[in-house]
Amino acid sequence: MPELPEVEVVRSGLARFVTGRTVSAVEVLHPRAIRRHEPGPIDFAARLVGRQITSVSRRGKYLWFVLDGRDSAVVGHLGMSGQLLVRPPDAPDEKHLRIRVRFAAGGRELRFVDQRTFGGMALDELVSDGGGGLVPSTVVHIARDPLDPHHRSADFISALKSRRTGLKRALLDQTVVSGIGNIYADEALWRAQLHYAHPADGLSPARALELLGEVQEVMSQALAQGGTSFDALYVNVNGESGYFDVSLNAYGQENEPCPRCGRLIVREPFMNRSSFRCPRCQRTPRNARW
DNA sequence: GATCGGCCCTGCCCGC
DNA sequence: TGCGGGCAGGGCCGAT
Repeated sequence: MPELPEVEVVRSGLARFVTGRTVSAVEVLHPRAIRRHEPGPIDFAARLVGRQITSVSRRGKYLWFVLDGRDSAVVGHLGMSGQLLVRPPDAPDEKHLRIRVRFAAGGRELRFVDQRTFGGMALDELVSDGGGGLVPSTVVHIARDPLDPHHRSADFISALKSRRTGLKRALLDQTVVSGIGNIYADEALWRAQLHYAHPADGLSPARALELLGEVQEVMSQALAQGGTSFDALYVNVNGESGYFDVSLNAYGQENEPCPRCGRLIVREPFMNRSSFRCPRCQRTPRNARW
């Protein structure tokens, strides 16, 4: 389940491999992988061949390959199970290989592998991000992520203040802050000792800042360790898993003692998925917003 | 406009 | 052994 630290690990690995390379062939093996590219797979391939990749950028869980001319980019999202792999051309195809990209100089190829097909790629135009940079038009509504050097804590605090919902819903809302998924939301809330249903607009600026600090810390730690890995679905461009799961405190720890107080971590249904919390450290607020 | 719930999709796991 | 149902979850879209 790739989240921001995992996507950043993938982005940096890809940047080293694809920057300066020219696309020579594109093969779309599953149409759903490019469903957001409305003109379809033939158009997708035709418009990529011959283009040079000049850089690889990221915002939240979206990453994109900037093409020569700096007017367009290939936007990718890993979804729940996507992998962007750099493979020798003679390596056997992965079972869930969806897109293959070959380069003019030959050598290793780029493969988009995705078991559950929640991820995908699309060609998109680059537009101003309002701060002197360029982002794909489909990403412009996404807030800056907590690891972005231009991320402003004041924006995060005011975004929380404007939401009439619970804290976790707000954290998962990519227009409030991007890059946070279920895992890091639970971990950051555990660290900040906040219940997921605490009203987002009821958090003081100081507590909001504290929560943001916990988000940044847990993500930085995961990034330093190569990202979180729960199964073989998340891997870097070389197919290697991260190791951060050994240090998770709440997520996936149902019936395990809370590392802080010893009470057993509980799992509760939340937004058609699960939330993990310590019932003592993260007490249910009276004015909870579920 | 803001918020919320349903859906997409596949593989694994568990119970019957 | 085999089948069916539940679960995992990011983002989009329609309903409220």
